[in-house]
Amino acid sequence: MARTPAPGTRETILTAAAGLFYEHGVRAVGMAQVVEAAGCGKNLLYRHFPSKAELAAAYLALARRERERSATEALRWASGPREQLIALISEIADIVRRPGYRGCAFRNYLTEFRGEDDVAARAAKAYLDDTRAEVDRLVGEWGGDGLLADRIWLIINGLYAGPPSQAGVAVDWARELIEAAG
Amino acid sequence: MARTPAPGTRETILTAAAGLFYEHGVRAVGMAQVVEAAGCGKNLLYRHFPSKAELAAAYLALARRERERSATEALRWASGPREQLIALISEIADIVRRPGYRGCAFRNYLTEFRGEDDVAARAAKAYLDDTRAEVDRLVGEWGGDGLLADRIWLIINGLYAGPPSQAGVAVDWARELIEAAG
DNA sequence: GTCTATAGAAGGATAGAC
DNA sequence: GTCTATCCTTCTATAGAC
Repeated sequence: MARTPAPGTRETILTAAAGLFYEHGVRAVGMAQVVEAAGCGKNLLYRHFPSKAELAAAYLALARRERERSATEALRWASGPREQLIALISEIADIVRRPGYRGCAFRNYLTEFRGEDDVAARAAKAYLDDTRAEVDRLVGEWGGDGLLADRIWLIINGLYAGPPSQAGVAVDWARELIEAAG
Repeated sequence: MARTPAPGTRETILTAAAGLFYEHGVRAVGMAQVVEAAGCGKNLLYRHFPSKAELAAAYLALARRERERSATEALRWASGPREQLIALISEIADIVRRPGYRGCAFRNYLTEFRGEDDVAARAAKAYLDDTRAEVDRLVGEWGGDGLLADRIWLIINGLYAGPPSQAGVAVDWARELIEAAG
């Protein structure tokens, strides 16, 4: 019998790549570094991910799964749409304050590969569009208008871009806005 | 006789490099592309800019000069600090709405070279720190508190990151905040 | 022995630097 | 233009599990 393939190899490689891509940027990290960090051979890497572009796309897909898991968890104890919106924003603030925070993975990718339209870039844009749509939906569910949704989205964008020390300001402001509009 | 050096060569090269760096990113653009766009020889490029890192630093220095010229011009007809703050923000909004807008050059560089600490990265950080300090100064000049300055900075960060369609929302909101605090 | 894994060299393109 | 280094990718050689 042949040697049985190690289970979870794809996840190991993807986790290693995701860590490097997020920390240093996709362009800054070479495939050799990914191989070294994953502790596997180049053959295995290219077996699971035929190209760096597909590895980058898988990285963003993983980042999206993690974000959705984290957001779902945060919205678990929020009763109504207003509480959910506040919970979503303070969950983002928690991420921004986390040590090792390097910005939003999707916005970072679109900055690194601006103007390109590969699979990963479309995935990044789709995530941002979907998140924006979810903000619109939550605001609309309790009768908030488009202006409020725009302002919330502005705060979210500023929250991702700004220094962690400003995360509290963003959360408090969003809560104030949302409660005042009720 | 030796050929007399063409005047303005450095500016020509830097302008070409700046356009490419801003549009596609510093990492995405090779020195060969810069040479081709500038229409000069490679040795001339390296005579004026000994390395790509120094060319990138010069690009950010040029971007800063342009921003300061543009901001000074915008603040020309603003009478007090509150009007100046509003003028500053709507000047940023004008840039965001301009076709070919690709984000803030300094924030983009820090995203592309995150974690690095070369001359260009320090210049980018210095620009952001100085701009933030100017916001603090303008807010403080008419008795605004730190919270208002934080919120203005949040709006500015969101303005740079967000879609151009939201620029008007940011300006109107900032104006509302500033006038209400008076 | 057979299959899969890793390690490393090779190929081809492109990068920065002179 | 050239030189060297590095990047992504492929391929070869070898070791290890079945």
